[in-house]
Amino acid sequence: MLLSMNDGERFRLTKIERITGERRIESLFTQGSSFMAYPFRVVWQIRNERPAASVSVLISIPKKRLKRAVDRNRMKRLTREAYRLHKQHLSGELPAGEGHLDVAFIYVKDEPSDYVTVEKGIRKAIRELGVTIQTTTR
RNA sequence: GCAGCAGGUCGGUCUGUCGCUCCUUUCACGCAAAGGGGAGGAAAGUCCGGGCAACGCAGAGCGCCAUACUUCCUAACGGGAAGCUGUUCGUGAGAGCAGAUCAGCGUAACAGAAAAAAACCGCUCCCGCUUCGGCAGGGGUAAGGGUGAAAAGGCGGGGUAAGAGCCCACCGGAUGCUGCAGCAAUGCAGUGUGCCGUACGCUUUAUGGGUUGCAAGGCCAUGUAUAUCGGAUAGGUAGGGUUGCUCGCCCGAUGCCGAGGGGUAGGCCGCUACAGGAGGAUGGUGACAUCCGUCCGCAGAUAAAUGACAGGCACCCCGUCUUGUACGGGGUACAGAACCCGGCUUACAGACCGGCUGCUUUU
RNA sequence: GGUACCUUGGCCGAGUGGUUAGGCGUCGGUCUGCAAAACCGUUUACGGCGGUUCGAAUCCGCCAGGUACCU
Repeated sequence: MLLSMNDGERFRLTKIERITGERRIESLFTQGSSFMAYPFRVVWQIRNERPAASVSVLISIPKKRLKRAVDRNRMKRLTREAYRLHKQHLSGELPAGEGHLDVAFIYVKDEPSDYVTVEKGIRKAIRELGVTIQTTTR
């Protein structure tokens, strides 16, 4: 997996690929579709305007489920790391040229998990998201 | 050696690969490259105190909140240091709590005669009656009346009709004066006053407190309100402002016409360099202060960076045996900055430092 | 990030230092052929840990959980 470095698609994840702004988040949660990929709930939406990145992501760890800031920070970092290492599978599924994808990963477990669990959840989520987009866009 | 008391310090580290964010430099200006910085002792709770910012502020009275032994430290504090007195706990090292007040007021369930004032039972005197057992009336008492968390300082003597600090000796406390020690709280000595229950609250005295908090507040572009100003309209009225109230003071109407340009979402500033840290010297019992031809530059994110994976080292625990510089397995806390500081409180695996106490052993 | 407040049985809710009201509900009984209604009885509480006090749901600290506002 480490040898895909040289084809231009590196495992990076910068600020541009994150969803910011109240209106955009509001639109995602009110009009987007969702499914479960334990320990995550995935919310996604295809938008018509085209910002810098083709896929934007939002990771949410609810304070209601994890009381301590340390746990929330760690789960967010693990989730981000897993997404960073697997996101190129998702951009391959996207129909080129038209619109872009907003995705939110919401942690729904009541206690922190280890990296293996998070990675499994993210891989499952990305696989399922790819299949769903393929079927809806045709 | 074991158990403990109070205080202080630290709280993993190295390598590789892949990342995140900020700053600087370079360039072919981008999702680039290079170099450098990147969580804590509590960053936490938001319990105090300040800085900073905006708004407010003629004056007077009342109210509200906080603090309360002494001296000192400090920018300030409800914090800290050193000490004083009492009390509770502990064998002890020590720890917790309390400590303005001359005067006044309230409360103290149940029990108990009574919760501080009197009354009641009882004791006792006088007078009258008497069936000589007592009874009625008028006084004097607080020694006894065993309950309670708490009962009118304790004990002995004198005194008396009976009694009582009513008087006296001794003891315990309170308080005034004098002397000595101390900056002081206070201590010691002498002397005067018979002044003598406890707890809590109200009250009172002194000191401090304007309100709101960086989501404060300012700017930009987009955009356009019942802010505000002027005109006509009329009564200094309704009402509003003035920290919670009162006085006082100030402003002052819907609707119409014209001018005018607020907030939300977005971006930028505020935003990280100062009561700064390390080291040394001097002064001080100490908190701390002063000084330096000294060294360091030490997070600034904004749907919110400071991470992930792999391997080693260090420390601890368990197991195995070939008892070792072995092998295998497991563990390494509490916890994540959001304007910044000083404290307090709470959470915390483990390690270290010197001091003190009790018990025990040896000499 | 900041500010204000709340916590009493299964639920609602009173209680300003002296044995925690009341209502709804649960369960049992009376009544009834059986049930409902009615009546009688019964069960279950002061968020946790300390302190002050003779005595704390109440007063004072610390902690936990929850709510609202700046939005």
